[in-house]
Amino acid sequence: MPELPEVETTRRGISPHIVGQILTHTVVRVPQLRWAMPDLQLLAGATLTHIDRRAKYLLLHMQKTAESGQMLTLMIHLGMSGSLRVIPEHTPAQKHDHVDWCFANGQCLRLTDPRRFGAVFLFPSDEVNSHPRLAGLAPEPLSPAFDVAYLTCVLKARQKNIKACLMDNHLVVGVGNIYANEALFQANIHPETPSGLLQHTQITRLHHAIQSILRAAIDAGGSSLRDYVHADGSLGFFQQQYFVYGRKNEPCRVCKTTIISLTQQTRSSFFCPQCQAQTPA
DNA sequence: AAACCTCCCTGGGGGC
DNA sequence: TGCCCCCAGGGAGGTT
Repeated sequence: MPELPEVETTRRGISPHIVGQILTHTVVRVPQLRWAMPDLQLLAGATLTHIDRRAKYLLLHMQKTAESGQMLTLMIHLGMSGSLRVIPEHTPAQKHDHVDWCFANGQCLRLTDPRRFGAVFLFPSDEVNSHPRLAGLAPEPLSPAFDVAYLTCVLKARQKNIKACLMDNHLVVGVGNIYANEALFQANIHPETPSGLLQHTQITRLHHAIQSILRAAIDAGGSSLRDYVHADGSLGFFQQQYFVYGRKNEPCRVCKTTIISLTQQTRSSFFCPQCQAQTPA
């Protein structure tokens, strides 16, 4: 599913084709994804000035008219199966193609989402920083604010296991179930370790693992479910490189020990009991 | 406040 | 072969 690297890959993939273009009209084929669709006709005639990303949200900033300078932000979350592609206008829509944003250059940004966990928001751009979906989020994991001191501070203050901490958007953003499992493996940390018991060296390794895994996945063009598609339509390929995710009962790629799975906070965790030995109490 | 659970949705895969 | 059931996922919102 799209985690931070896939969203960033999408941002980079679509931007060159539509930034600077005037949006002529929008075609909406479903009344709602996760929530009711906002009135996207408000964007007719607006110019897409730039595209940002915050956590797993894409932020498309639109200037309503040159005279007024009024800015609107179209915010898109891809959920677990969403994808965005730039295609020629009038390309026939498939079953799960829910929204088209059509631009004056004949290109069309198409949102596809079979499982409909995605979401679309529209609001004045000056509300970005205070928007309820964005205001409480942790710092960007690849920004200077996300340093070892920050991670130490938030982990020491919590009472839950480290896997749950990595999945908590108030502490870390952009890391979903796949990369949480992979980061803990790379850092040799058992997923059930209480975050407050982590040693400084472990937190340092975890911090490095989170950043290096996200960077590697961005460099690789993002990983995916089977149905994830790049902005240009080619398939992602980083999923070939998983060390533990989805590998229950398979041998560890490092030590050959059998990978174990367990359920934490209703999510599947995978780990190597040898490489990620339980921290002594 | 923090931790934990439930729910939204659909396609794919396993079991029979 | 076909059908049914369960599972996967992010994160909002509720409960404890």
